[in-house]
Amino acid sequence: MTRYNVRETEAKWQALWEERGSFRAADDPARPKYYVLEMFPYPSGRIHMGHVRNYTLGDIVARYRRACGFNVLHPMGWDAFGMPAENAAIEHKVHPGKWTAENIDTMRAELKAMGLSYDWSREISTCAPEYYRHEQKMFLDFLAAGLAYRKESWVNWDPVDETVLANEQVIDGCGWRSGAPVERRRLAQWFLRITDVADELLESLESLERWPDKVLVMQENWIGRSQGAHVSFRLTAGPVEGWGERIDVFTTRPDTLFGASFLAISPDHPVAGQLAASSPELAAFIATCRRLGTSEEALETAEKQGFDVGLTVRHPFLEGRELPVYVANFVLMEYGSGAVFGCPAHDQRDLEFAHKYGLPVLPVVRPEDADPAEFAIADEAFIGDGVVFNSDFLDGLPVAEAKRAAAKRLQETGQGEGAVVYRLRDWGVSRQRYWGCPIPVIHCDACGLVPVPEADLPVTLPEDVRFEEPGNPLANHPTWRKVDCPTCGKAATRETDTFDTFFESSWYFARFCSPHAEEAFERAASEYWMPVDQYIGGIEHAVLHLLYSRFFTRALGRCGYPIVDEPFSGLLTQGMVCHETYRDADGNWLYPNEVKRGADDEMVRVADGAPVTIGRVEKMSKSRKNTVDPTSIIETYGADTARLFMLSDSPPERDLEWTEAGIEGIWRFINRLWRMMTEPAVALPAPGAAMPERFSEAAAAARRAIHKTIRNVTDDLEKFHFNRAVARIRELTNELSDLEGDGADVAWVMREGFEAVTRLLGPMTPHLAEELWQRLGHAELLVDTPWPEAEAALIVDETVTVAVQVNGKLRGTIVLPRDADSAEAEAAALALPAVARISENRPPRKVIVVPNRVVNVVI
RNA sequence: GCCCGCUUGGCGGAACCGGUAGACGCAACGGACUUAAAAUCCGUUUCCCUUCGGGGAGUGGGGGUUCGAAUCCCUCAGCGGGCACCA
Repeated sequence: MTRYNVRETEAKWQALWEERGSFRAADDPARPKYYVLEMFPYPSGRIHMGHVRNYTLGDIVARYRRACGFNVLHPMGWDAFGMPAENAAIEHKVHPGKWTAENIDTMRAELKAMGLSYDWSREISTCAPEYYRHEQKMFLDFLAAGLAYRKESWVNWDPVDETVLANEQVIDGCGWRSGAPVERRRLAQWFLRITDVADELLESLESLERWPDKVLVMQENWIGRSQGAHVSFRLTAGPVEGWGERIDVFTTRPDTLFGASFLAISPDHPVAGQLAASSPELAAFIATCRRLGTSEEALETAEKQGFDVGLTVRHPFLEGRELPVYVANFVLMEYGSGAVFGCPAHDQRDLEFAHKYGLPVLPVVRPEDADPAEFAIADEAFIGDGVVFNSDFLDGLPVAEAKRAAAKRLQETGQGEGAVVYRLRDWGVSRQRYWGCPIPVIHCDACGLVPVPEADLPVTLPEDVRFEEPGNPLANHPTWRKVDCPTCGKAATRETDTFDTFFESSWYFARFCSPHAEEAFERAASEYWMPVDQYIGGIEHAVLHLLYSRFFTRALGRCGYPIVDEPFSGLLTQGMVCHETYRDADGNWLYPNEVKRGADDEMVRVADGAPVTIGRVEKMSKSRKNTVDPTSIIETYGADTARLFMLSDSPPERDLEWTEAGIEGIWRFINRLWRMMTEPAVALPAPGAAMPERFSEAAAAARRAIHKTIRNVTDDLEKFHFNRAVARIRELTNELSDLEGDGADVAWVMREGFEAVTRLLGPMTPHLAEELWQRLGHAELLVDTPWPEAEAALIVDETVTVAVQVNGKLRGTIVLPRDADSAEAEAAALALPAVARISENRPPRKVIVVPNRVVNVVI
């Protein structure tokens, strides 16, 4: 018996595909295109199982579409800028560029060993000047279009990485990469005006029909649109120095304006700062608020506190009503206008604040059926829908109408207007790091901010940098900053901030369409290939990367770049790869290959047989040591085994548990296929041999199974039900191995079945399938063979098994001709002994017949 | 607190639009082959009862709609995710 030689076989076909350029994509407007893309990896060192899953999913889609006749673009590249390269530089004294390049070489080889159908001629790396020069140009265009700007602002400062983080990169008050608690600092930063397109980003979510609902909801929440009104309150004592005489607030409840009893401004509000200059008590209060931080538990436990600044403002509608102004620790400067009016009767937080500071509670909305004379607010604010009262011109209106009426009156009297406010904030793109794309701007004492002239692009990173000192190596560099001002020629300095690495990943997908073009995007290529038809990656990018990319395409479009608005028309978010965790008696984590099953089925340590406790199944991570190295799996079992396991065990969007037993199972299946097809029980006819005139009953049944499987697997692949597709192929395999007989008909059907299985497995286990295809006698490569088609006549059975129920309970089955009429079905059902026994021969009250499915006899 | 999602055998998971629950696999058990083991092959495997013909229960709990519910509705519980001093 010839054993399946995985290593040789996989290497052989990989070399041949490469030699023949099987996966090279050529722009060909005459053919329908399909662009499938997996989120490109950060070159951290070696590939991990998450990559294997991600790229297997992408590859099955790419190979399937290619077989279906699409002109498929399936590229790969490297998200090569980032912190780990700098950390490596600090720890191992290796230049980030060298470290990155070596990692890319390692990982490219690992990916190639997986047999992924990439067009490697389009490979890009974002740390190459040929790549990032385009984004420097984009930035200059954004600057000219007013989409990029610089301002001083409070930033999230990561004290470990010594850099600024975007809000999206702060998770539970800690840096997303370092995990260190984030501090607040005030710095001049570059921003992209993503809020400019907030409404468009929100509204267009509707058009993304092939995105998971979950992701759409997350983006919707993140953008966080609130409809309300701006209300302008005039200070009674006249203007505050350096500010003006009005304080603007945003509210979603203009209908409750008559219930207002105070104004609260943020500690960071300019008016608060101004007043603090002459009030040490206020300054102290503001300092206390700042110290509180933004971590979750700080917010939970923090008491709502206010400081009466001694000012009052006029109510916009009530002559003579004056409201006190507080600085309050719960008002955020970053949202709305940094100030709110308090309506204690209809907002729980305002109510608590009012109780604490003895402010009036004035109910102005009551439930429709409540008696106005008796309706009162005690400890709970009334936030429900109802009727407005005690409110002059709003009296009697329902809440929704009162909101509109109040906004209208505000506008008429010049005291405000209806407004929409977003939670989304502009994207801070400055990072104080070396290993990123330099921001192409020069600071000149005389001219201010001067964009680097296009002719001088790219601004490249200096090679000779030191990482010994903390902070930004670019700022610490002795000469790199020094440059003459392009405008006035005097000595000036370069901007030393680099871009957030999400900048690079916000347009790479479009660069793949024309990766070597002189301009960023070649118009014809972009118009042909974009958008990405199927994008595949982790759910962790549901907001960050996917939202930035959607913004970027729009911003680029405004600047005249040839690019579509929505970059990804289909999105698949795959689940994580998990594994059991193991610990020794001292609680130390152990790698899976450090443990084994011992005598009594207990897990023990390989080294010394010491007992091991099995922990929860968790996401593979280095910290828990529950990782399995893909390369060692591929060396042992081959890429096809790893790929098929990735597909077979769980639906792609769910988490997958990696198990040795599961891998073994797939390995057995692959060897079984090999034996079955290379040593068939009957001698197979030549490829393309004429179909026999007659088939035995068993052979005919097998043919139906073959064609049904083709149809079902095709259907499953279309819907990404890969685990089901694998199950169906296995089912057919079982059926073929049960097919007996040595007639010419059986032999012919056997070949038909083997070929079907081989072709259906092509996208999943490409090397095995290619080898089997050749051994089945085909000269043409399987990758060049079209997807099989099911014969329509064979996927419809002549007879069907119909369930027979009595009062909804299954009592037996009957076999009927397909589409038999109801009377025939009913008669056959009633003739069943079991039906007669249970009904005790009483006539049924009713008989429900669902054709080809069920007959329900109601007694 | 608000918003989403999930809950099916020992395990991963199937089950189309409300129509035979448990496909396919893993694990386990029994058997064949073998001096033995591995590999392979054949069987059994939701639970309970059984006179071996069958019978009963069953998709997180409770209730409802329906001839019929894993699937639809209400409600409770558990798990997971997102957002959150958001005005």
